[in-house]
Amino acid sequence: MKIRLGYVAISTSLDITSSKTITYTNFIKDKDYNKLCSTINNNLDNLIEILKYNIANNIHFYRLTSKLIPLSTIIDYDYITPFMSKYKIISKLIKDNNLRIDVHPDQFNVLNSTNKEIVNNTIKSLEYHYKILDILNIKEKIIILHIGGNTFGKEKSISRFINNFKKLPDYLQKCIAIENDDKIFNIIDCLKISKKLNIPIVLDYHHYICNNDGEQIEKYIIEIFNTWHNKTPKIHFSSPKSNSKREYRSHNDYINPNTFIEFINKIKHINIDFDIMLEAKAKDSALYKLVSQLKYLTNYKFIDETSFLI
DNA sequence: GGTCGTCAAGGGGTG
DNA sequence: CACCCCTTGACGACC
Repeated sequence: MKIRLGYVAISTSLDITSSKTITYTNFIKDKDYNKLCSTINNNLDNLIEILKYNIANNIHFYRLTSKLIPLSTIIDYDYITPFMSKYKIISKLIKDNNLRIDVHPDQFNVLNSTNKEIVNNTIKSLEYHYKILDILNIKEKIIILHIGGNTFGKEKSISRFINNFKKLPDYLQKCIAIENDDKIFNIIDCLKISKKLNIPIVLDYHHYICNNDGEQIEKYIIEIFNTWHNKTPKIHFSSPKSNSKREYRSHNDYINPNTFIEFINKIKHINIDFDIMLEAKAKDSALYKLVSQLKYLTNYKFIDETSFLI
């Protein structure tokens, strides 16, 4: 089975960012749309550079920053047509090099909130992420979402998620994958929701370690992967910042290779290709470090810099 | 040019 | 009800 590794948003090897922002309070002072435009141009140019770098290093799995377009969910403006030529360049890079691109709106997107306004903001944010995936002509559009808050208890919170999900436009429903979180909704909860909505589950292994009811992941992995049907499943992997109670849930700069190998051993009885997104502060450096450690510690057969067979 | 407080967001916990 | 913390990368005011 083939496993491919990826990283999130920022390359530490490049001194550029595709997440340049303008704060709302600052923008409304003089409503400088030229500044907004030049920030978007900067972010898109830098995204092009990052993708070229990924291609040169055989990194084919990558998560876009949610901050690519500043204020996209706060003010109403056209961030598509004025930048079409850049979107086309990015789209071609993705298509020609078979890059796998996804997005993961942050924890402030709460589809099951009891506050209507927050649900509406979440929908706006989902629409923004969809628009970007769409304009980049990405065929397999994946937006990874957490279940959200726990107000009035788990059962009611899951019901709210399901009800609000069903109200979403069809094109958004088709893109959403759910991820188990580190505090409230574990992999069993996600499977329950996935069965009702027929949507894929992204297993976050670190969250599973933080939040489980004693379920063994080796027994559920096939069920989780089956939620992806004919698509390639995704997994999130990270290591705790430290073993202290306060920092255990936080991400470490790097990936613990022994935990990684342990995880692979737990699930290698299945025979399905999948991708692993490394959520480490050191980004692509963490990826390279892990790969060099795996080459030393295991007999995984590396196909290129970021993918291997077991 | 470097440092440090601030910005955005929603939930959850404490007092 | 008021406050504070979590998280994140970058802004922006200041020296």
